[in-house]
Amino acid sequence: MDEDDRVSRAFAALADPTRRDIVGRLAAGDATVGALAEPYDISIQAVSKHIKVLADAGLVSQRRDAQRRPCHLEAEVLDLMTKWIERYRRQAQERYERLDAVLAEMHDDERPIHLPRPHQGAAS
Amino acid sequence: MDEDDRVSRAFAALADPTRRDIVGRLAAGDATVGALAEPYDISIQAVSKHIKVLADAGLVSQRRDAQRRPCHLEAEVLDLMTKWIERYRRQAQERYERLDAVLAEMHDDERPIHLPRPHQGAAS
DNA sequence: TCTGTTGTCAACCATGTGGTTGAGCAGGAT
DNA sequence: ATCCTGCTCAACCACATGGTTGACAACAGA
Repeated sequence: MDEDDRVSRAFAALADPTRRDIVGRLAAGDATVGALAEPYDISIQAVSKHIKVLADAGLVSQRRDAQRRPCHLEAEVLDLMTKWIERYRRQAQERYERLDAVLAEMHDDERPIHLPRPHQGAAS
Repeated sequence: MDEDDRVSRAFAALADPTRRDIVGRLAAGDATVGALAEPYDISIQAVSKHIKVLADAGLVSQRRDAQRRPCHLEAEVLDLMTKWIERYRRQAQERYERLDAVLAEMHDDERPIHLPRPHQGAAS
């Protein structure tokens, strides 16, 4: 499974509120499928499927303890996600600050807002 | 739209590789729908729909410039996402470190790995 | 006014997703 | 051996999603 796919699965996994809630509870400590299912009024099979999605995304691992399958939160993928997000957030932020500087520098020039913005050859 | 829903939409939006790529390119600067669509070999309508998803998630805004609809990356929601992730990642991390400390403290005691782990009353 | 450019809307299709119920497996407990 | 518990698998259903094509709205320029 390549990196991009892992990121996709991770974001898709956390797009569901029930799964986010499960992750939140697992952050406080490992728990069995049954214990995790208890607060929701959906079937235990549905919760099992949610956990499978989280596991396939690498966000959760399950060990074996007799009939029980305790779930454990794996934080690594969370790191992957923040790294992805922060990379672009920071880039946008920096660009914004640079723009601010440009605007400040030409504060007495009456150019309209349309800055050059050179983009790869298409359009216009 | 409530907060949880916004987070859901944001994660769902970034679960698609094409949309992540679009966000990545927008981080470098605003761009029109046509310019954004150019590298992909899907229809421009498909790209337009992707942008709509990003806009509904609050990740992108569009202004109007004649026929063109230049897209702009809105970084706030990215912040929301990292906050959500980091909260639980940190919590899991701390728990892990605490567990390490406990294990270190009882290094000459031969207790099995099954720590008490008090969880809300269900199961076992 | 007519034409070309840019983008959205609508309808449709295939596939994926979250839920259900029912069956069944693995492994204590009696 | 038998039963109960904890969980997963399989089949099914309704609906969402990503893609298509075709029509058309908005606007610049001839």
